[in-house]
Amino acid sequence: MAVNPSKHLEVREKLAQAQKLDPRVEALVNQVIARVADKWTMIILDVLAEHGELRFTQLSKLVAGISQKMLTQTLRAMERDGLVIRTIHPVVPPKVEYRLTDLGLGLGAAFCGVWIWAEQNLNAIDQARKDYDTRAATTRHPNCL
Amino acid sequence: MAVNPSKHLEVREKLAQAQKLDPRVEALVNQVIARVADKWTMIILDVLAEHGELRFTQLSKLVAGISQKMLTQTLRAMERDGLVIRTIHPVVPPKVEYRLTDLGLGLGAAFCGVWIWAEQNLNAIDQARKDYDTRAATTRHPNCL
DNA sequence: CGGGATCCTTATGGATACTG
DNA sequence: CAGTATCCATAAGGATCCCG
Repeated sequence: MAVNPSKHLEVREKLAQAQKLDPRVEALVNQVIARVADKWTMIILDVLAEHGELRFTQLSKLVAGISQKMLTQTLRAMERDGLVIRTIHPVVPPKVEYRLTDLGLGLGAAFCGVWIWAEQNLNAIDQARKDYDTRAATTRHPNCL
Repeated sequence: MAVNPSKHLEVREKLAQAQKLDPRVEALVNQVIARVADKWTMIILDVLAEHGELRFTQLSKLVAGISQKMLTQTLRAMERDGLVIRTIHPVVPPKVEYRLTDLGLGLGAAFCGVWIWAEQNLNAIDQARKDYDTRAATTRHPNCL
């Protein structure tokens, strides 16, 4: 857990590569990130990557706390961005299935590193929060020391 | 750009590995993702990864459209999560510097893939949106055909 | 079943003014 | 300089009802 200066440079280099120093590209990338960096978008992306193809109701169950409104809304946005394909089967009762496009699959793969990081650093974050809160509590009354 | 079925499986496998099928871990990861999947958090993360150590005003300029309120708020949250270190130099005028922790650096590296993806697929997303909007416009009046 | 439309509450976030 | 505090507008999002 020691600070490794070369690690900093390594990461900085990677990120510099990622945007190739072009400010216009950077702005566009920021925009895309902002669009895609949505709680529900990422969770839906993950669920679809896991299960392959799902119906609306299946999704609503697998995504846990999502409301039907947000599910519809997010799926529409993802479809518009070319991340998912919406297939309507003209039967009764209606059957609509969602699956990732190659684009969506690629994004899922790209996010893979973040998921792994999140899993591996859950405890570290939890501990950091506790430490922060403790520090905040003690420094709030300096005169008590 | 042809659909490669093995690609699907590959991604699914990676994502399955990432959460090891434990539902509790999955829920926690979702929570972390939701916390970290914030527009400003990711952009600040990126800027700090690029520049190493920055003062408040420098950050506010580099992050572009951010308000001072959101900058403070996001930096505090990131500090609490153990992603950044806030160093206060007891001088006048005040000087406060922010830099990423190892944890933050790790997250930056994990997000690297997403940045690259975003950059590489900007045009694809743009095109997908245009297509979607065109389709929506034409299918809105089926009787015109 | 898969949503669309509506209402209503809460959260987000910008602008401004003030402070150590 | 680096914030905090406050006000206020808008957007996000949940609950509910309804329809093909």
